[in-house]
Amino acid sequence: MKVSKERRSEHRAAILRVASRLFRERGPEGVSVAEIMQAAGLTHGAFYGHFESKEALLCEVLAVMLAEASDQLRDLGPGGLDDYAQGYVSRSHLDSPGEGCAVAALGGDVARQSAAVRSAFTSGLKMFLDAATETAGGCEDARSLALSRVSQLVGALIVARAVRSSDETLALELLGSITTAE
Amino acid sequence: MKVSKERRSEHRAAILRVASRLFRERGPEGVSVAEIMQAAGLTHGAFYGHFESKEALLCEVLAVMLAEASDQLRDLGPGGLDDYAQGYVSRSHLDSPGEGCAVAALGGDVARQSAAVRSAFTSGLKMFLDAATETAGGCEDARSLALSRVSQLVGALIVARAVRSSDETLALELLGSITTAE
DNA sequence: TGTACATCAGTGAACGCGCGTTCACTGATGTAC
DNA sequence: TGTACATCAGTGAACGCGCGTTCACTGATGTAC
Repeated sequence: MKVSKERRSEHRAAILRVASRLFRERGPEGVSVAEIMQAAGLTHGAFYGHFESKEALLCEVLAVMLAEASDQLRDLGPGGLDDYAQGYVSRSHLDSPGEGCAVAALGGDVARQSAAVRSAFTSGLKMFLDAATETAGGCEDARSLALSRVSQLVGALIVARAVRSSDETLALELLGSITTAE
Repeated sequence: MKVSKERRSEHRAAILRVASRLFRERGPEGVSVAEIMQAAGLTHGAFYGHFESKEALLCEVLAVMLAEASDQLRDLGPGGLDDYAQGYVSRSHLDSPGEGCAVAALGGDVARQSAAVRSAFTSGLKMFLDAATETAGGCEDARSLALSRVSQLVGALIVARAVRSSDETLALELLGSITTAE
């Protein structure tokens, strides 16, 4: 049955919201269109009225997540990258990939996705790295420092999440080594 | 038709070898049992004579790859972690995930795999991190330094591979920022 | 050593299943008068 | 403003497909005599 324009846009926003969480929690191949739609309170058939394909949804989700992360980082102001790093290696970030950094949650999958998805990720990441550079502190090689810092954060979180359920101590040690070093 | 014991063990080794490459290239869900067996020169039905399940194969592949990487790192001797890092951020490692580090290629997938797979990965990673600590150099906080260094390498390679086809310059910049910093 | 036969590695058809996507249909929305 | 009707968002059955896994069968291996 038809639905008001307002409801329709609420539905679209709900799909994006739940997809954003589910993709990060389970990976692009670990979630089905039907699951996303069910979590959004709709049936699977309605999906293609909102998005051209599952792949198109992933592109949009990546773009939104990375834009939001860039804005959040920029809002922290000069030197904010250190604050960001502190939250990044926190216990809650380790435990909640569905609400955390898209790069850590989906970065390993992106290389295997279609060109459209890789392109969307790359555009978003550029924005994020620019924001990281701006908030890295005033030194001349801020860009290089920001890039290596982001690499470190992403790597530590990915590896910590991989070992977390088998060896929580090691997971926390990996995250702890970031703030300790440098 | 039956095959000599020698051939049988050659077949098993071939399955492990091609699975090791294909899993790293395409991820655990991106390769089918039939593809692995075809690449090994067999038909899919023979798979279950060698391994209990696809999951069991992944466990064994992870254990083998991480043990080999640990040995290679240890063979570099004291201070070898720096040599290892140099090869790690190389152009050829960026371009050949199928022959490269298992942590970078599969680390992002491990958290979503079964408990058995996560356990196999964790055991292997512990060995690798011990080897990294031994070769990190003589300072007192060698362990912490080794962990943060490995995180940095893994993160940089994962992100560089994600953006590589859309922005090769950025991929190389990410890898370059590792050797530059610190 | 030579032969008869039990073993068992590999084959390929078949299984149930879940996936992404399509589409005829339903009925509320919102527009034209 | 009230009514008749065209529009179109959502529904759910259906599609083709590829997946992991099973299994009856084949025929070479390797053992017992």
